[in-house]
Amino acid sequence: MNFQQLRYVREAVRRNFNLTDVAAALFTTQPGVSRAIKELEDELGVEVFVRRGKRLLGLTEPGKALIDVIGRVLTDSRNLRQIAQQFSDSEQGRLEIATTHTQARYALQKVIKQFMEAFPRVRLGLHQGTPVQIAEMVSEGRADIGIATESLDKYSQLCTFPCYSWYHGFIVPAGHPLTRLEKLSLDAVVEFPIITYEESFTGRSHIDKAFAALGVVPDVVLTAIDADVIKTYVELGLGIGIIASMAYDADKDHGLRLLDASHLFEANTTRLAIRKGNFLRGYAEQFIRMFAPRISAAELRQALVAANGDA
Amino acid sequence: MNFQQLRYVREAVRRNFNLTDVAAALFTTQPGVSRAIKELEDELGVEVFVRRGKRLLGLTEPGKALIDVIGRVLTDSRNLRQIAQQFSDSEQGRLEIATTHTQARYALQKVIKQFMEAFPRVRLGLHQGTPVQIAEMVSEGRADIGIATESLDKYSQLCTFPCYSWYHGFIVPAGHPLTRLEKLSLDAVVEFPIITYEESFTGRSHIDKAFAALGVVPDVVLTAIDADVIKTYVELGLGIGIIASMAYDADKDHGLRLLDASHLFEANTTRLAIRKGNFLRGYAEQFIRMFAPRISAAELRQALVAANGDA
DNA sequence: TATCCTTACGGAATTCGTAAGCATG
DNA sequence: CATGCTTACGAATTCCGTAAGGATA
Repeated sequence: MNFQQLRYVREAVRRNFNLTDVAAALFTTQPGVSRAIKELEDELGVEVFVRRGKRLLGLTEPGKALIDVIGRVLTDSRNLRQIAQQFSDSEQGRLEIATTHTQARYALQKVIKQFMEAFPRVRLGLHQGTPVQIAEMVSEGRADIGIATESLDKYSQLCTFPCYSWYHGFIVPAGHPLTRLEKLSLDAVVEFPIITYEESFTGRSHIDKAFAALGVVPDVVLTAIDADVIKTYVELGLGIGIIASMAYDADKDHGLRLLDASHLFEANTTRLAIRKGNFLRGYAEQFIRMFAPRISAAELRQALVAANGDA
Repeated sequence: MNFQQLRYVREAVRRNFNLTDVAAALFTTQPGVSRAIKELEDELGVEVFVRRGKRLLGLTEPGKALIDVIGRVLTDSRNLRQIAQQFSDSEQGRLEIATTHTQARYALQKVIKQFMEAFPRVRLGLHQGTPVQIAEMVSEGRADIGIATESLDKYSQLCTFPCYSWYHGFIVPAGHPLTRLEKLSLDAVVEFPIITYEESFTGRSHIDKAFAALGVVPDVVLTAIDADVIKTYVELGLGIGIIASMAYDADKDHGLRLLDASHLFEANTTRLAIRKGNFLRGYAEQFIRMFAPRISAAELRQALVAANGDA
């Protein structure tokens, strides 16, 4: 039994049991993967994969029993490397952050600048994706830290922490009739075409919920992943925008006005996710501390020790 | 990084950093061990062991941080084999039980007979030792199950369950003056020389505690590890014995009488220990069920999933 | 001086890539 | 007939044991 064999098995599960893909993903050849897996099965005395003819279709019962432990072994082998690096040069390494456009562009700006100044020898990777992709990246160990407002708490392998709360706001062209209202109401805004985030992005669920609760159907004419796109079309006069209020910059967004909507939509809580059982480099803990000081070191450690359940 | 290297490191810690011993224990040569460890250190970029000149003295700071994770990796690799075997032939394998003489000779008799009939193709290993040795055997994975009355709950890596309670009794030659007493008291027995278990064996602590509470000092003239030895000397008239009452057999021990002492000494609880994070073969669970039906399957599973803390 | 670790060397075993073969949808 | 796994072969690498060397208590 060796780590390579285990790595191939894990990757096969991830790549839908296509060994050609596995080989490509791990920079090796397909026959090598095929053989290594067979050797492991021989040594263990059980078939790990269900085969029909020459294709792999899924995990056998023993395979299902083994796969979680295999995952833990591989996580730990990675942890060993991380721990060692932490001692050999605690200020050098990589930090992979998976997040959404909104967080990357607005919430993380300051922290990332600060972090890069504090740890100039750490290479930062900023990976954008949907909240679901972010959760998967962290689950699979491709990212160390995930940051998003949605979806993260649906993965049992992840440990999530609330970081900060924020509200949506309406964004309208300067001089728009809504700017003359004392206090915004949903009834007033449904008169206008609306431009906002795509589903499952940046608190979109709270927006839908608020309208649904009132029984009104907003006329969402355009959706986008990021506030920049939304602002562009609001500026063109195609509708009024609903965006995270932090995405409005009074200096840069001359032609636009932000209208408070904190009384209309539920607060959104942006969460940070790490994988249970993953060792975090010292600078990764520092990053978390910079971004969300309210997460205590003790909380963090506890989450990391917690094993992923199996068998 | 490979399993062999990790195995050498773990064994080095266990064998007090003597690589010659490590090589002997793992059936290989000392230069091989030396090299493998150095290769691992090279790959990780940190020294795992503190060296003075050419001797290893202990773990470095990084070494201390790594050692628990290394242990978990090795435990899991063993688990993988066990899980696979469980499927390839669920009725064949080995079961190593570490226990004391008393348990092996009296309490386990019936269960072991029953187990061997139920699982004829499982090889049983019965390892005797002191309670401390038993705890260590289970901690190190050399035994699957440990059974003893003392010491087991002092090891954080172990998970222990109460199995059954029992009392000490006095054992005297037939016709001894004490047999004429209605009810035994400690005051009465201190008049006689006493033969009983060695310290830290078979509830000896409770015996000492009872005498100490009364402020009397018993005249312990002989101590032994097992009841058979104690009975032998009681029969020779060298004193009265205190043994676990289950060790008295009215049929075989003709010349001896057992006197109830359940009102004099605290009850003893025999416990069963397994290592946290260790996969148990199906028949091992069955053994536990036979020996201590009151331990629920759920309790057992939960203990096994619980990880050993690190970092 | 005995113990214990390191270095050097060479044979054995393992690993891994290329090329060809064969089953399946 | 394209996709995807297996088998066969050979080169490169890794592994591991023996023998000799050097440091320490």
